[in-house]
Order: sequence, then structure tokens, then C-alpha cells
Amino acid sequence: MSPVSIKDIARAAGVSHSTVSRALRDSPLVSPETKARIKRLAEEMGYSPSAVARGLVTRRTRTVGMVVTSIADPFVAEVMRGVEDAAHQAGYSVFLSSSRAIPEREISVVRTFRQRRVDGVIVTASRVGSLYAPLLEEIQVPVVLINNQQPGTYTYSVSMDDREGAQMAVDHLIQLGHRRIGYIGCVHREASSQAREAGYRAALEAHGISPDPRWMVYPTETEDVQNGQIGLDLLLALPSPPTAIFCYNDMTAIGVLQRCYRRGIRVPDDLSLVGFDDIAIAAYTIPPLTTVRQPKYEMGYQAMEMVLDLLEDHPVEDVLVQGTLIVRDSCQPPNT
Amino acid sequence: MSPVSIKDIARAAGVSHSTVSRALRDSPLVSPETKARIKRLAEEMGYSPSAVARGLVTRRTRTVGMVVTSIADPFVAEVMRGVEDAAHQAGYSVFLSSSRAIPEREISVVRTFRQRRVDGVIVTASRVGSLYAPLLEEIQVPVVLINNQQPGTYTYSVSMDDREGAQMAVDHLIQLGHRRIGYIGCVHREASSQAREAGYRAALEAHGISPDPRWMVYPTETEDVQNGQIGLDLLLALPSPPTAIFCYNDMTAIGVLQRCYRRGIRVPDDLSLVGFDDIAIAAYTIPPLTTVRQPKYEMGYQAMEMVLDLLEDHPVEDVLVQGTLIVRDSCQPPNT
DNA sequence: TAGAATATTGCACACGTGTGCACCCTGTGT
DNA sequence: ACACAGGGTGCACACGTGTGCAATATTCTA
Repeated sequence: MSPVSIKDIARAAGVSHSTVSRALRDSPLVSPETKARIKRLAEEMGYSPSAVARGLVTRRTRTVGMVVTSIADPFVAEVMRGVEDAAHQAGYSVFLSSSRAIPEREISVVRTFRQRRVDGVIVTASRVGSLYAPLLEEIQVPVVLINNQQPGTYTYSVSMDDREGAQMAVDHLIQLGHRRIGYIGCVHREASSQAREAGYRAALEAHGISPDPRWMVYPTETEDVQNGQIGLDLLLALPSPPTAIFCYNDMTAIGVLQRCYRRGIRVPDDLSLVGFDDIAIAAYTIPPLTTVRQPKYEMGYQAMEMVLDLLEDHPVEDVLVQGTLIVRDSCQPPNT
Repeated sequence: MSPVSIKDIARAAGVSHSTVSRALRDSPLVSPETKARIKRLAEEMGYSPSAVARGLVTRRTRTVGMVVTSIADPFVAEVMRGVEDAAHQAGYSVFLSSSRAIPEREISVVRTFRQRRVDGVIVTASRVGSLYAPLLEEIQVPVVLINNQQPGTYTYSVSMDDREGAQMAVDHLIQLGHRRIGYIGCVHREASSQAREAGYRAALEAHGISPDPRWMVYPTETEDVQNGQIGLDLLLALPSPPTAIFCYNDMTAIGVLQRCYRRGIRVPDDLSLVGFDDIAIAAYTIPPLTTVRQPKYEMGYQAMEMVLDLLEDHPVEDVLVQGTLIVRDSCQPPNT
């Protein structure tokens, strides 16, 4: 009925449970013969050590909690892959919870992780709510934030160099000959959107182009795709509309693509487009999307490694990763 | 340093830890006054009950393990959302692990879950490996398989009616006037691909069309997108190629779309296309994809609910969910 | 051969929580 | 005054594992 414990094995082997415990952990204190006998017995009896009992006494659960705003987000999914791989490799398990950016849910998620005595927490939330930060302090375990630097005693971060990435993207458009370039931002991720806009401006200014304020639009939809659709309409309504658009992210670019299709605008012939993130489908849009790749998997992997380092009191410092420009087919020189 | 326990509270309140335990669980055995006092104290001292200690004594961890083949799969992501929501609502937490269809990894994942003493397991693996099934039996907790019926004492399933869904899809094409309809299958998900093919044949036969064996192709790539690309080439090489194609799933259809774009074939003008799954991007492809929706979120939600029912010894039976035809813009009557 | 060093093993406690049972105290009924 | 009921509380044990220390058995040294 109930699973076999070391006591059961001890009884069967005619030794104390301490000896069994030591034997199974390969302690040198146990004679080779009894060790072998005990191990064989454990195998036969189908013994599976209880991580929960072990966690209770060692005060380490070998567990991390991962909070995301949306499980279905393709960006987040890649990060999760990285986290899970690194965790698995180190013998850790990961709890997954989504906060959906709902305050009460954020609270309950963090509280749950605390009760579960996770050894660390990894957060992939574009926006760490105001009441969220103190919560994370309270949990008393290492916290690593992805793409969200925050001042805090226990919180560290691995994040993307948004500014630099954006600059690369826009620079690419300028090299192709574009001069009027739009930017469709995102109001819900203020920090990163600002940083990308800064990179956008820097690229333009580096080439002596002074950005027209009307080129930068910030639709307020919650769905990125819709932001792209609306953003395109906004930009095309301008007296002399941009010949190229840099989008906050790939989903936004997909919205633009969609709207172009509806309006009969050809990409890249009539309009060039570059995205951000390089999510999986970006390679399969029509046309395939030129974009700035964030090393999502690696970011997740590194975040988990940071947690592990933190747990072993190794010195750790925040990580800033660089993006890569992935040139596909959504850009070409302006046609006039 | 170490978190406060009920013993600490007991000391502060001048009572035994038993009383604290009872007070915090709202036992009627404790007088209202002491109960209030203890609760206030617990609050002040920042008490957070240890789920691991509780799990040890109650022999219930309020935890489930979720195994998926790939975390990044958009289908899986939606299922996970459902599982996590239902779990959260019931006060359960979910461990996430990916098996990547690697046998040794599958073993290690299941073993880990067992050690963690999860109360149940949910598996979303298109293919439950041969050595996988006995493993799941061995774990001694309820197991719910998604889209993968398996005979087994402890395993239940919630799955999609592939045959019916496929039939709807193909019927739709026939109604539009198509007579030569292709099917691009998937060799790596044998069961579901066969079922969808069966639905495809049934639809054709119901309309007196006897399917040409050459209309059904099974590329062997591991990536669905590539299967679509190759599948299209195969079908178009036929003497009189199909005017419409039913794809194993949306990613396959996206591959077809991609290839059509390369080859200058217009969808739906020159070729009609229908997918399967209705993953999020299906609404944003160019053109938006007509497809059969699987209620992914609901399937995950139900799977979790089944686990909960099983844990309370409620009678449970396998679930077969029906798909819905989502008509978008990738189909139209044949143009000759 | 005695004493000491060493190799094995068991005892007992700890981790934090839940719970059956015994105990105490107070109030009530006769 | 006594018996009894019943509410409130503490004792003690359990859950499964890890570990310091003592105890025992074995081997080595002089």
C-alpha cells in the first residue's frame, strides 16, 4: 500500500534504518558487503526515497518555483525550456505557476512557493508589479528576474540588452537605404519598450536622421498582434509614411504583416519590417521575418545556474546578454 | 534565519504546538480567544506553514507532475495553462518536466516525480514510449494521459476525437466543391495521424469519392513545418494534383503555406488548406487558417480535474472531446 | 597479552506538522 | 456535596530521512 521506506528495508536486512540510510547514500562508514546487500534489497523491494522527508531534514528541497505572466507566450516557453533543462541536469525540479499579471494571483503564487519551501524563484514577468517586489524580498530565497532588473537585496537578474539590439535592427534598415522608419511600441512593458526606442533613436541619430515624433506609436491593446495592426494604420495615415517599421516584438510584427495582407501592401516590396525576439514562428511567417534574436533558452538556463550559484554562496552578478540580428526576407531597400 | 515554525509560535503564545496547529487549521477544539491570539501572533511573526512537513505526515503533497515531450510546443502550452489553472484553483502545485522523447530522460522524469511523492501525473506525450507505460504503472498514483489512450490499471485519458474532427474538416472542403483532396500526415504520431486519416477517408467516401492512395503522404521529418513543405512538393508532383489539402496539424499547414509562398502558389485561390489544432498563430497566418480546434485549455483543465476526482475515489471515466471547425480564409471553391 | 586504534553498527534525536487520547478545569444537575 | 458532561489543552507518537555520538567488534601495535 504505502511505499516502502528505509525502515522496511532495515527490517528485511536485519539492520537499523541508519545503516540503510548510510548505505544508500554510499557512506564509507558502511562495510561493502552490507552496502551491497542493502542496495540489492532496496532494488528488489522497489524502494524510492522520499524527497519530501529528505527535504524536511536537510532543509533543502532541490526545487525552484518559476513564475510567468503567461504560460502560452512563446517567448516564455523557450525560457522555461532553458530553466527546466538546467534544473533537471542539477537534480532540481521546477514548479510552474502563472500570475497572469493579476495582483491577487501573484500574491498567492509567491505564498505557495514559500510554503513549498522552494530553494529559489525565477520570474519571467515583463512587469514586476509594485506590490510584487516586497513579496519577493519576503520569501528569503534567491530570486532571479528575467528581463526585469530590480533593485533588491535578494534579487538578481539576467536580461537582454534591448537598447543595443534595437540599434542593430534599425541600423540594418538604414543600411538598406531607409530614412523614414517607424517604431511600434508597447505600453505594457514600459522599461523594455523604452529601451528599444532608445536604441531606435540612437541608430537614427548616428546617421544624422532626427526621428520624427510621429514615427513612434504606442497602441494600447493588450494583445501584441492587435498593437501591430493598429500601429500600422496609425503610421500609414501620416502625410509621408515610413518606408520601414521596427516593431517592439515579433508578435507585433505579425500583426503588421496581417494588416498589410488585408490592405494589399506587399512586404518587403512596399514596406520593410523587422521584429524582436525571434520566436519560433518568425522563421515561418510570410515573408520570413527579419528580427533580433534574444537567446531565450540560454537566458533561462543561465537564470537557473545563477540560482544554483546563489545557493552555494558563490559570488554572482547580474547578466546582460546581447542579441543577434537574424536577417530573413522582410526587408529590402525602399522602392523609390 | 530559519523560518518560524508552529513551535516558535507556541512558545510565544505559551501553549503547546498542538494547540497552535489546531488553531491555525480552524479546529473547533480551540477556544475562540486563543485561536484569535495565535492567529494574530502567526501573522506578526510572518509564519508560513511548511508544505513539506505537512506532506510528510498527511501523505499528500497536493502536487502533480506534468510530463510533456516539448515545453515549447504551442499545443502543449495551452494544455499546460488548463492544468495549471485547475491545479491552482484546487490548491495544488504542478511540477513541469519535459521528456523530449528521450527514453532515459523519460525514466528519470518519472522516477523524480515518484520521489517527490506527487499525488498524480499528467502526460502530454503524443507517443507514450513502449517502456514508458510500465513505468507509469509502477508509480502507484493516478495517471491521466492526454491524447493518448492506453490500456492500464491506473491510467485514464482525455483525448480528442480525431476521426470526427478530420471528417468535419474534409467535409467542409467537399462542400466547397473540392474532389481531389490530399492529406499530409505525420509518422511520429501514429495513432492520431491514423485516426485523422480515417476521418478523411470517411468524409470522402460519404460523398462517393474513393480516395487515391497517392493523395496521402507521410513525410518523415521530425519538424512538422518541414513535413508540410515536403508534403506539398510530393502532392504537386502528382499527374493531377489535389485542389485542397488537409494537414495533420497547423504547423504542417504553416509549412505548406511557406512553400506555396516560395513557389508562387496562392492560398486559397490556387489551393485550399485546412489545418488541425487551432494553435494561437493559426488566426494570424497569411491567409488566416481554417482549422479544427482542439479545446486544448479545457483538455488540460479536465485532466487535472480527473486527477482530483481520482484522488477522492470518485468514479472516473475516460473523456473524448469533440473539435470545432473554425472557418477562416484558407479555403474557397476550386477555381476550375 | 594488554592496550590502543580502527571499522561497523545502533541509539537517539532532529526536521515541522497532524492527531488520538488522556487530562484538567469549570459548570450543571441532583 | 458529589457525579457527570463537556469544552479546552497538552502529551506523545507518527510521518521518512539524516547524522552526531556512543557502543561494540575487529584488527593492529608493542
